[in-house]
Amino acid sequence: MKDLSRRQQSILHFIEHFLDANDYPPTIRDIQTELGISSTSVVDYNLKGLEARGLIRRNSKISRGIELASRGSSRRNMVTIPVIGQIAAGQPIPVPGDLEGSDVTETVELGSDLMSNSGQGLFALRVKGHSMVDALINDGDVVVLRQQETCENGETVAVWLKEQRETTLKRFYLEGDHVRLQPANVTMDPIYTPAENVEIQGRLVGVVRSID
Amino acid sequence: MKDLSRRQQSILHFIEHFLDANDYPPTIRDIQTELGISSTSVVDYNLKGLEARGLIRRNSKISRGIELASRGSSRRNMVTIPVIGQIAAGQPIPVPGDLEGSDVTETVELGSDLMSNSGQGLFALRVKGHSMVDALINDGDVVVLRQQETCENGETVAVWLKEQRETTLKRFYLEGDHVRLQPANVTMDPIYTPAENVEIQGRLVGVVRSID
DNA sequence: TGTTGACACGAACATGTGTTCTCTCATATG
DNA sequence: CATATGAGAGAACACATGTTCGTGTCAACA
Repeated sequence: MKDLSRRQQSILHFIEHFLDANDYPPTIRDIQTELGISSTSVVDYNLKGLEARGLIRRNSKISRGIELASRGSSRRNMVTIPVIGQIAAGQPIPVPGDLEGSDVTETVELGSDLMSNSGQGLFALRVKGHSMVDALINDGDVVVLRQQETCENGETVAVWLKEQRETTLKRFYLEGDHVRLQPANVTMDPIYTPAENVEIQGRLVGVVRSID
Repeated sequence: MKDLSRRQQSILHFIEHFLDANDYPPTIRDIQTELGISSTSVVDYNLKGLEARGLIRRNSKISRGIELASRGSSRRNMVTIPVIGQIAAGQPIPVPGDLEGSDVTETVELGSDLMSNSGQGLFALRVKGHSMVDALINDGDVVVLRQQETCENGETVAVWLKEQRETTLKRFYLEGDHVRLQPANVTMDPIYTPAENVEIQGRLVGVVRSID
């Protein structure tokens, strides 16, 4: 397949810039005037070429019906995760069900390349206090969790220790009728506790720390 | 200010859904037929209401010139940061200048609410090894840095210790002609070293940990 | 009862915008 | 040389789409 002509390249560039600036695609005439092309038909002609090699998609008859193949996907690839509360050592974890109509003011947005799935069932909590340094999590960090009540061995989960009335974030290993909770920090020792004592609140899928 | 009418709410919802599905905004008539509204002027009327309270932006005369305030910003507000290499204890830090034409295959995308500025001058490195657990950073984490050769006291910076031939990530305090490098982990002790021995590579602005 | 204002209708109207048709013009290609 | 082909110009056409205007409904209110 032949290379793109200079004109096709500049058209492609212009579309990208336009989309960055405007949130809606350009018209053929936008492209025409910006690039100093004499006729709309020329734009149409080159657009067809770009479409033929899959760089753009066009919805005929529809105004501004140009979609960038590269962009159309990458845009949607951002997941917005609500920060529904705090997580602290001596405090039960808020669960997503609680946020009935509560206005979640804060959200965290991540490219979906960081989150394995579409962001369904994910929620986030802001860490309060230094109780989770053993999981390499600092005061002020945001932890992203997937809501679930069970987990596989080796997964890091947020658990509520009933007896201690305490929340913690550790690797989970079921060993007989006891659970071993292993800190992420390799220099620290695990906790052993009866299985009935732990209540899994969610699985840790991410940590975001923003400084300043 | 009054609440949104049911019609305005449904219009807003429809615009959101349309944008999710299509990558270009809907026309007034798209909204009209989808919601079974009798006239375009009714849509226009309600759109004006939505615009008045800042929920959308409209570019008059321009077809499909509707932009969602919530969306329009959040889309652009994503910064894409290139992951240009690794950072490890015994290894100098790659600097952005090195990436001449090198194909950066990996990027990290964050909502700009996490990054104070536009993402200019930011780059990211994947952490190799456990040498930075004292900064609460784990093997495999991605650290986001701003390129700079100087810093204020108290900022966390990536420094190259010439004598030790070692990279580390610590809070920086200039004290006379010596530098105190303070681990983020409050339980650990600082390092003191002559000022000439430290070479600031960048300031830490974020950490992202993605688990599976 | 009359007035007012929010909301809605329907029908033009005026542009915006994609599409298409006919011509050039240069460059191969035989 | 004759012909094909790729790239572009210019204009017209047809439909897509934003805008506006006159009117109607209905509840709230003095």
